[in-house]
Amino acid sequence: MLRLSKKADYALLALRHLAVPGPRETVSARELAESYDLPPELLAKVLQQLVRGGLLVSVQGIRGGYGLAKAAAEITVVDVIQAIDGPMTVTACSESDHSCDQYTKCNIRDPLWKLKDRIVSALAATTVAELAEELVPVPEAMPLTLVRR
Amino acid sequence: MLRLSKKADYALLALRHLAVPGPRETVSARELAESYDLPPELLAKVLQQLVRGGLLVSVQGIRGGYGLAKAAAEITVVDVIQAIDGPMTVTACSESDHSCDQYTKCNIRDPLWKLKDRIVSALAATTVAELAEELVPVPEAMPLTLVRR
DNA sequence: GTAAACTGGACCCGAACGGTCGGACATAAC
DNA sequence: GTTATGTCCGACCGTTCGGGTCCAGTTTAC
Repeated sequence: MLRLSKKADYALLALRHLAVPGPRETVSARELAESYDLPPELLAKVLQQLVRGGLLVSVQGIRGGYGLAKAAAEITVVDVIQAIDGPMTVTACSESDHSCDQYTKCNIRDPLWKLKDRIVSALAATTVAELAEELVPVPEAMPLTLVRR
Repeated sequence: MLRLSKKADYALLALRHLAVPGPRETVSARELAESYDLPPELLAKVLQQLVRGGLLVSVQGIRGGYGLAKAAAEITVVDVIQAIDGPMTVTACSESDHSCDQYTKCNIRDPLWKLKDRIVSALAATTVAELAEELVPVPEAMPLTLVRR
């Protein structure tokens, strides 16, 4: 359905939070999880993947946490998605991977690859800094009230 | 991973085939399945969904089959995806459906919705007719060697 | 009447995603 | 230096859902 995964959602959420200047430079995984009401361990995993992808830096120890590895304007949405879900592929087969059974008979590869490129361009044109420009404030010490959606 | 479903792939494949002028006006599901080496029953279901979506017309009976319901230039890639997988949504929640637990705290909805619009535009700008313009011929004699079945 | 085609429903299976657990490690207090 | 604490890190598990199958019913040409 062309939907991005929840992990990618969480990643964007966290990066957006870190892009907004706050009191401290690093934010712990638990803080982030509590701020947005996300499963802490899963978010932690996502953050680790972002570190491996070079988008975040982690600080261990008792005052540790995560911070942006580079300027928010340098991080695009494609970077995030690829760090989480691997290379962006709209179709099962790509230029480098022909692993679909209908490869020889497929008649729509080339146009779909062009479409993919256009989608990637759209995603690459949006940076985390732009996400942070939105008016929505970061949820501060919002007490866990009854958030009945 | 932002990938389109296999059913959508099959749908595009079939529509592309039907968009290319052939000897007959209607093509049976089995013919299509054999031409592209697809599971016949699944393809049949996909074709039925396309009929329900108004993209194909079906002819019952022993000489029956499927044909385009309108000109290939009038059918866009979004139409196909939506006929198969339902409304296009990049995020779990949309303007009309707030069913995600973090709705109130989410800070990236609006920018992501804008992104979705850009993607949809890209998909809407490509028609089945354009897919059919590609040089790849419809498979019939299979010049390429062994065909694993 | 029979064969060939579409229609529609129920059903199964496996991979991938969301989610969870225990251990390793670095910092800070004493 | 030792301990305690709070963090990151990697392996593990359950569940959902898309892909795929089967079958009974209906329609139409020959």
